[in-house]
Amino acid sequence: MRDGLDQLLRKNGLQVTAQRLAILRAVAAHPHGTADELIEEVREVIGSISRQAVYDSLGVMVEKSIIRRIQPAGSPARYEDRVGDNHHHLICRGCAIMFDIDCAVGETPCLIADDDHGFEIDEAEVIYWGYCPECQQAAKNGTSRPGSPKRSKKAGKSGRNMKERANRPPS
Amino acid sequence: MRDGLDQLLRKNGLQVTAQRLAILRAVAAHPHGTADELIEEVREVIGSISRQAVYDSLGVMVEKSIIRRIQPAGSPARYEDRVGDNHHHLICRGCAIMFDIDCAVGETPCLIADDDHGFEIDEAEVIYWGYCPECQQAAKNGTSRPGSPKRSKKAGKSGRNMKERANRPPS
DNA sequence: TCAAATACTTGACTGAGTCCAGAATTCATG
DNA sequence: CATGAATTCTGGACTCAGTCAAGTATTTGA
Repeated sequence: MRDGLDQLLRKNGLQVTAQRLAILRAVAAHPHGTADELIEEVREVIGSISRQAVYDSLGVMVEKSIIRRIQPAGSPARYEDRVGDNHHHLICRGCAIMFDIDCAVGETPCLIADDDHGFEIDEAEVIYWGYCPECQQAAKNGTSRPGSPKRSKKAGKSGRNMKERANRPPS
Repeated sequence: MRDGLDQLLRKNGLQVTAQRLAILRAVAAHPHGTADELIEEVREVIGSISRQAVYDSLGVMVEKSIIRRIQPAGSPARYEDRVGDNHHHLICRGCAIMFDIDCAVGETPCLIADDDHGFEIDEAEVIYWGYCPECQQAAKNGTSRPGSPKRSKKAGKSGRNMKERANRPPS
């Protein structure tokens, strides 16, 4: 369990606390987890922690770019520890499962906009929306596979209906 | 005031009501408006409308692709009537002002992801984040210009702090 | 004109996230 | 190893965007 996480925190001018280490580990172990999922995860390890502490820690860590926050439409914020490589995300409209994908175009080309309106652009956030193979299948034969949002006639494009189990451990 | 909005609704199988027309006009007149802003706008015109009606109408219109919903991180959903041209958005981290920008790469190339995990991708959502000229200026001389989020030491990357006046009518 | 289908209203409710003030830790010093 | 200032954590109330549900009103097609 001796990882360099404490260094990482210290290096960024943050105090090292059991809570923060646990949060950091939870993020690593649980990519694309929501704050609530992380709270649970941390509680299993640490015993107990307040919601506020988790939000605070996640907040400062995002600010220091130790972790990254993703906030897809219709879903609570998610956190991941893959930072600095400008990768993007692929999300299923059906079951909200989420994958990392590398930038389609190359290195960090995404930062070039046609007309930047004088902005100093520091990030291009790209989210691909679609249906995962399983949800495509399910749609074909009318099966609504478990964990897929109810109440959506056709697409479920919107709303608060993407929260069930959006995080099976990836691939 | 005779615009083709009623046709537009009818064509999409939606009933034509005063509320919907007003909402549609509000969206057109107020691009990138939040639901709350639109409610206000509509009330000024129509007299009164329920929140629910606005959410409902916006919902079906999004479903029919009459309008488009954008949900940038840390901001409530915004709506615009520019649909079908796959344009993207440029948002200031400082004051949350938002511009349309055309796709940097071409036609709808954004839909091609490197490894699509078998997904059937139907949309690529691209948001450029940065600082607008005014906020850059303000940062330089320590001025926090009106309408910029408080309580953010450096970036204000997160949180519910992007809500003040995110919508001066664009250019 | 009339009934079925669709839309609107009111009001309570949820879930994610924030604010606040006091208590507890951490860590740089002496 | 004390110690105290700075930082972090706790618990609880609160806010905001959005949803649910049930009853009423409007639209529309026959």
